Amino acid sequence: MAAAPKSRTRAEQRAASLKLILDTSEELFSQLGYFGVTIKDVADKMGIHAALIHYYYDGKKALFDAVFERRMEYAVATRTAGLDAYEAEAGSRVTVEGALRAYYDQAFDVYIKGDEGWRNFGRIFAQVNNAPGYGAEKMDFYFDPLVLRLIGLLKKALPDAEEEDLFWSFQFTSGAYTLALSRTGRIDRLSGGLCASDDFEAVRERFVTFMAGGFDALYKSRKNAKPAKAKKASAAPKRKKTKAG
Amino acid sequence: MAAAPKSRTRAEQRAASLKLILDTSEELFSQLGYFGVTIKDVADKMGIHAALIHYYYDGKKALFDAVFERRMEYAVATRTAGLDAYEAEAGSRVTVEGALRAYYDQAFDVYIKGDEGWRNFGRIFAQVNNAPGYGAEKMDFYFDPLVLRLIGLLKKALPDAEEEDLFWSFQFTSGAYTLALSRTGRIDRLSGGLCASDDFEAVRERFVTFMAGGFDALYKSRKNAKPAKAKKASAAPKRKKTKAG
DNA sequence: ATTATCTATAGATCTATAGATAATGC
DNA sequence: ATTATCTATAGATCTATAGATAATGC
Repeated sequence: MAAAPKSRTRAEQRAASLKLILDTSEELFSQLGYFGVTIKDVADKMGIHAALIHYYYDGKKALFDAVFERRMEYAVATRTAGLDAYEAEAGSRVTVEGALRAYYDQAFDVYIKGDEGWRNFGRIFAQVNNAPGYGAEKMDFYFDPLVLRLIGLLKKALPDAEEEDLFWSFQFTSGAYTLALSRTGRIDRLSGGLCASDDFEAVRERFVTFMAGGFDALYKSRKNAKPAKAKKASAAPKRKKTKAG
Repeated sequence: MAAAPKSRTRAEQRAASLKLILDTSEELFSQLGYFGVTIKDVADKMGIHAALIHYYYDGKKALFDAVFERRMEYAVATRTAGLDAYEAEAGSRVTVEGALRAYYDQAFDVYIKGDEGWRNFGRIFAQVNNAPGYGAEKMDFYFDPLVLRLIGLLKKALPDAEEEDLFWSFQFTSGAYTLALSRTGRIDRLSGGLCASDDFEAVRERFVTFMAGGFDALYKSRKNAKPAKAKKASAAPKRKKTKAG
């Protein structure tokens, strides 16, 4: 990759270098995380000199952000489109499963049909979503509006649900999604090869069914605990106080 | 902390230093991960010289392993006890919710009642469980036997369930658990302060209900899809081929 | 003339070890 | 005498920049 092949226009050359830098760092970051990768690792893997990466990106943080943001716009657009379509189609007849499907089935498509780069990005996404502090702002910035839209739909599907329950249920769903994107290989070993963590089709086939069942079960358990009467701030779970972190 | 306070026996002094080293690195690792922390960071935070850490631990990897393993024995014992008790109590009348409760309610207790160190450990556990490659062996070694026992119970509760579905359902559950341990603060911001990711009581109050609902829903969707007849390797999800990682 | 890439290097860390010093223990 | 802790330091990286070289573009 060192020697510039054939004759390319500068714009092409630049674009190719940028893409290769992003692809390579995406792969390395996905395996070892932000702190586990040095700019030199990326340059060495590409066969170029580290100084070139500094020429294009202003330091490691900027490189990581560029890797992350390259795919974010599309990821957000995908979910937005899913929600738009579902809202138009369902009108006021929203269901938990329908809303979750609108949000997540689109999401898995990218990892099924996309290239290896997307799957690498999935691991980075999982790192960021799972890390306290680091990168959290990005997650908030890009996804909060979408998630709040999804929660809005879920409220329509379960109008008398406790709001806390919806948020916690979403967090459970998000955690399951995150581990799926990590593809740690654990399920492969645990199941003796019956399941493969790279098998996103298997995940998509089951994910929303499982989560919708979870939302419903939590919802129903509340209704049963509280005889009719609907809403009421009852039984507020005692908040724990912790020395931050 | 530098100057040795009062007179302490050597054994005490050694134990105190070891504990402080482990506690301090646990806290730092929990925030920044393995690669985000240097031995010098730990030493500086403790107010000792980095050489002392090398005196006790043979390098950073050994330190990290020590941090991780310090709490593992107890974590495993806790779950083992939960499963033992449930098996004795339920006999052949095993339910999904019962089995999950035996496994997870114990697990959350430690994070509710334990000290800040346990909650820091939880974040490290989440990192390891969520990372492809790194530390995976440890997870397999310590937890696979327990998880397989849990899966065995779930098979009793749902005797004609597809095995893949049980493994995937467990993975979803494990992912939700992992994100809960990370306490990223995202749910706090998303919910406008209604929920707090430090609030493990709120998690425990909802977790098993949600997951049991998920297991059941996936199980039922299969039964409905296949009229009677029970098991059958039908509809094997096409395995995806990926260039490894 | 401008842009892409490389060479060389300064300055900052980091890990790990050897060896000195200061305590405790018998 | 033994153990805990510190000082000093070698050797290896890493980040980031200045400045040289080699291409493309008008």
